Amino acid sequence: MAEKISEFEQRVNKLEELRQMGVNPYPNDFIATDAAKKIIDLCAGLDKETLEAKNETAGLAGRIMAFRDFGKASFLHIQDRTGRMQVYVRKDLIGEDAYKIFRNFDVGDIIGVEGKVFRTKTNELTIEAKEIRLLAKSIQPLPEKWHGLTDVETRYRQRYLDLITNSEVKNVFVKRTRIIQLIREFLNKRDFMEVETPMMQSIPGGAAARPFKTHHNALDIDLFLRIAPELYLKRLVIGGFERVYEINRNFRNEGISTQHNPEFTMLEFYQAYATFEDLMTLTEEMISSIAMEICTTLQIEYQGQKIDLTPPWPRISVKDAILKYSDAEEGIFTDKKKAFAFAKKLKLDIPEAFSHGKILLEIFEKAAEPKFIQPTFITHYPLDVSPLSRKNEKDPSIVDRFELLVCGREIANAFSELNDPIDQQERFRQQVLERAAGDTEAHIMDEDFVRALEYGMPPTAGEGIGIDRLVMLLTNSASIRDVILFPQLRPEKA
RNA sequence: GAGCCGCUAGCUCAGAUGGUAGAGCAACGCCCUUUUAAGGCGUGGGCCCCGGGUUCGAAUCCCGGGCGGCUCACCA
Repeated sequence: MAEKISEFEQRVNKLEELRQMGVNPYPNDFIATDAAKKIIDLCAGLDKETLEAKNETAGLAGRIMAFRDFGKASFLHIQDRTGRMQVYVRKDLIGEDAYKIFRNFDVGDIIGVEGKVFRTKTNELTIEAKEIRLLAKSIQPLPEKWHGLTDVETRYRQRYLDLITNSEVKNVFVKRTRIIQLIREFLNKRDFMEVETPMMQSIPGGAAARPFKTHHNALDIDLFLRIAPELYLKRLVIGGFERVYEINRNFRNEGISTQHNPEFTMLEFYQAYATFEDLMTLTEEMISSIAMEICTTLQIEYQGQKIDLTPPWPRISVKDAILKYSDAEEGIFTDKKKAFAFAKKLKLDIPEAFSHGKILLEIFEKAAEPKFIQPTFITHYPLDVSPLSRKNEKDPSIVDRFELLVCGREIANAFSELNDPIDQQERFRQQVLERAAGDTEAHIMDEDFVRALEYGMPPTAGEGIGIDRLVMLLTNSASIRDVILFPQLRPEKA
């Protein structure tokens, strides 16, 4: 007999019935002695008869994912953090009263099971329940077993449902965690030290971006969520921590897209007495070794494109890349007017205030950047778009910097650090002028950082790697939201 | 911010040209002790995203709004 009430109400009623039968629907005294994978591994080589003879027992806890009821017996699948296991429940084995209680269990409930491990007719490893207990009643129905949860909005808003239902989603986040672990291992092995620097800064520096603003009441000052840890990490190099890194969140108050989330995870590391060229080699080693571990191959596929991560990766300067992928003439690199005219030809909308270097960068991004599908180091960026980078010894209009591009996207950004305090101060001044001219992303003067440099920073190279984008690449994820557990969305109710 | 697309039962989806809402799974009742998308018989379930408008009549057409996706612009 069906009632004119929702499934939610039906389950709440079951909760009451269970309580009336003397069952606590939310106990916390069950001890799971085993995990699904442990039992699967343990019994891997054992056939039906051998297993029967061993008389192996197991205790498992997990969520009911499937329920097949035969009246006086039932099959369930339960899922724990390690995998799935079938459970066979017989009325004559657990007893009349227990079976009556068991009939109130639903898909989605968390249960504990103890019993003998055996193989069914179809050879599936199964626990024959001697005891079965409710550990947490679920009063919300789970998505359907066959199609699962596909609605993208629900998947992001109720990520727990996505994780319960979609094992491939769970797998992406397992890989994400593993990738970060591997990065730590890689850097620790090379004598880098992990540190934490301020997320709340009074001068948001280290990148060209718009910050989030907040306020500290007791100090009565405005603070900004950091857009990068760079200037603090370099202060630490000055302090004598010659190899430091930080893996943590940056916040940028900008648009949201498949490649941008307002908060995102960044690795930044600094190595004294190294150059940007050393970091290219290090980057090849780090990313290829991680890819090998995560993907078990260096020939990976990203969104239908075949990518070969086998090092070494080609290196090409911004200038050579522009010359190679457009019909630009040499003149644009020395004559701002020519650069401006060429940018117009590429249908780029360049404001008058743009510096020569900025125009060249725009040209590069439009004409050349999308061409670099295979991993490539783009080197020697224009000086005025790199206010924290060291000038090239031979050509002072460019800096010793590289970006790593894969699939036309920036994965890493690195440079030999500017450690001349006078030069740094001048670069900041230039940024301040650009800000005054309307560039809201230009740097703010950081006097304390300049003072720190005045004490002397060893020659150093530093690099930033966008972890989310690296994870996207290595898990073949199309959107950054697929590699961030809780991506930023508008509130459901405005 | 602009353009395109989507929003119908708990989930996955149908609902030409306007006629008052359907399926599968899930749920509920009965049968069933080796099933695995178990099976059989039966039953209930809907603010059709929200608000206006047109019409005798709107899930459907028009206008406005919300949320999401994709593309573009900005960025990492």
